[in-house]
Amino acid sequence: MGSFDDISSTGLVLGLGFSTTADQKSTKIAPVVLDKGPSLSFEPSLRLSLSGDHTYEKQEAVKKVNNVTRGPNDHQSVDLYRQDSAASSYSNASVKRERDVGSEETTTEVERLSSRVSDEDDDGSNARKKLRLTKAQSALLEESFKQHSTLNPKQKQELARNLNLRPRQVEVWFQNRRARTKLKQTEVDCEFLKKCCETLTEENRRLHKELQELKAVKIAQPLYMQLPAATLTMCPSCERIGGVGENPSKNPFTLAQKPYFYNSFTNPSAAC
DNA sequence: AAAGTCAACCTGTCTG
DNA sequence: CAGACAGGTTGACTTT
Repeated sequence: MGSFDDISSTGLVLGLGFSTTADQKSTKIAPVVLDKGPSLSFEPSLRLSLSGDHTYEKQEAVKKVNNVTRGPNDHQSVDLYRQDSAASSYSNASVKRERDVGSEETTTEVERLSSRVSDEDDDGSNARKKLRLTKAQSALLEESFKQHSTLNPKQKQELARNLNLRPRQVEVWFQNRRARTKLKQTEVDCEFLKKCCETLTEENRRLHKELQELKAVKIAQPLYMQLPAATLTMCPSCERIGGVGENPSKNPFTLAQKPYFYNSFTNPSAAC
């Protein structure tokens, strides 16, 4: 990470903005992200992390490859239903019953749930089995997600048909995928803010030290004390010393302007 | 066995 | 009001 002066020269502004990730260009998701300005150069973690999806996807792809390439006897239970996406119709009813039984379920709720799963429970088994999408299915879904992170009904139907899944499954996959994208972006933003905080803390420490040194110089400088008070001004905010209407370069007591980034919240003085 | 992953689900909110 | 979505949760399954 570069020095703070590197940062300050970029005019860094911390704030809420919009993500620049390609995945989110066409989405309604507007996660909290940092608007870093045009020339931010100190935040390697952000750059590395913004494309985290790819890392994630790679891991997933590897996992799925491992699953696929595993011997047929190794994980029979997995392969049995994971390829049955057309009939990936393991029952959800049992799960819902688990949750609903014992609670103050109403008849209408039960009816609603029953009707919702009635077309899925076609094998008569109530055992909840977890569907794992095949590598090809995941790849196609990801490809589709890159194009548009939300689906209209027509797209959903078509994708479901292509994938041999139910439209509801496609819908759920997209919902979960959006949620994961947002979560990752939040983590990236959190990392970025942490680094900003560390940098600012360090700069604050440095400025305090500099201030102490300046105060020591002030005390040890008799000429300074002899100057008329009206000719010197000190910004109450940043405590920089400046003359009135004079060339700063000729004033031995004027500190050179530093390219600190301007923050109207922490730097209320217009002179700064 | 604990931790992680993720499909499926529920609920509340928003929008046309 | 129906449908879409976000956010949160559950539980089957996998990985460590």
